[in-house]
Amino acid sequence: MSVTSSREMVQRLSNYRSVLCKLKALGFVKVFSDNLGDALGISSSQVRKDFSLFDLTGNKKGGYQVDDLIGKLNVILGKNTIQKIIVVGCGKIGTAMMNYNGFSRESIKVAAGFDTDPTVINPRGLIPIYDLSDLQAFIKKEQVKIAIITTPESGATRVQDLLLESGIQGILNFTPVKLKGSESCVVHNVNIEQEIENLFYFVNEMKDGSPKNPNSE
Amino acid sequence: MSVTSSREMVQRLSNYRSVLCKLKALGFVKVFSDNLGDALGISSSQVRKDFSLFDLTGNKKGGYQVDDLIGKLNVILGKNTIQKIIVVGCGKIGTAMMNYNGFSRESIKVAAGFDTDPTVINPRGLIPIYDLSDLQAFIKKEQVKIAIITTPESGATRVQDLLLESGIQGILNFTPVKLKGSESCVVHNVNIEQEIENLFYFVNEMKDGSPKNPNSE
DNA sequence: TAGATTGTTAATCGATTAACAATC
DNA sequence: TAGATTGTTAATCGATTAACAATC
Repeated sequence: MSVTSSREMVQRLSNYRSVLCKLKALGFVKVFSDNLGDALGISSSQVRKDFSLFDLTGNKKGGYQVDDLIGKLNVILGKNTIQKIIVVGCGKIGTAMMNYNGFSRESIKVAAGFDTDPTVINPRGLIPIYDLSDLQAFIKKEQVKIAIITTPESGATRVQDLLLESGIQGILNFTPVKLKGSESCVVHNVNIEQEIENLFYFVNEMKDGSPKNPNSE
Repeated sequence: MSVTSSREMVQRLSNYRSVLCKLKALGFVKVFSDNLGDALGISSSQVRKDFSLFDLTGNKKGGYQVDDLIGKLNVILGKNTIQKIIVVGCGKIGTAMMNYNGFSRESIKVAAGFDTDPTVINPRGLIPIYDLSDLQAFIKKEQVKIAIITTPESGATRVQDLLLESGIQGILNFTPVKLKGSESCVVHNVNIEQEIENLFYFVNEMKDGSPKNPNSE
């Protein structure tokens, strides 16, 4: 166990799980590496390789048991317990995150929001919103591991400092500031402007008559 | 010109530009590949390699001219013209996108929003919101190239079909449905649940006593 | 049994890094 | 000139794919 795994690999594990759940809903009991590869647009070799790295075994000739795979992937991805997260910065994007429906389905629960603006603070809401000064105490008391940062750009690094001090281990950062990860904390930066910029690059490149890299995700 | 470029590469070009603008603001006139590498946490070899692929030349011994680099990167990344985009799905996340301040700075302009809910439609707003039935006519008339999809999950594929028919060439998809790109349209999927799931995996892995892959972004 | 599929090893591919000649 | 930095080529690294023996 405990494999050195890249981000792409974990992404694929998530995708396998997602497809398998759909197949299960359709009544599938077993599945072949070929099926999964087709569904995700990757090679069957990759599927088998990934599985073997995580000791997800099948039967020669018989393929893989859907239920069994989902169960094991749930353990690997930690989907069996509810994962608490907090949202720091309750502006438009932050509020959207707090009310995001998709989370519950994936056993993710937003435990609280934090902001500095007194007019948005509301400790009695369905999801309470506290003052930023309560952030560190909350994290420690509730043992929160993961935070989403949706503050204005100017607040990003200060908030990261606060989070690191309180022992947060994972950050999803939506501000345009590129935050750096460390030994004790993984950071994923989602830079929306840059995503758009990136798309425009490929679109313009296509126009030049060189249809390159039409890759997804 | 016209280099085969991966997504990571374009991401780096964006990052170079961003750092260079900051350096310029600090009064830098020239910069070495070493400086840029340090700033972005990559090797100086990589910086020089990237630059040489895009004919961004410097002077042996003298480094690179900041102004010159920014100018050339602006051309490569298409930052000299305002880039029109539209937002399909004006719920919480969609509205946040429409009002996102970061866009103007990057010369990105949201030309319109689209939705099916009559109560949110407002063709006279600062950024007009039209009925989804007006989508295709608008795209053709305004020659929009790029769209953000922020509909509920159930609407994602239908909207993609509409967009492709109208000739959209780039899509930034925030729904949990994984949309596939094609020859004529590049798709970037941002799956928020999956980002969180991914973070939890690494956090749990750390706990296991194997501090792997603490990489950013 | 014959056919099909896994699990794993070897080959390939692409991207990053190291090294160094050119040269300012 | 001596020292430093680019630009490019070669070496390395990691991830993906192909191939195939094992076997159900």
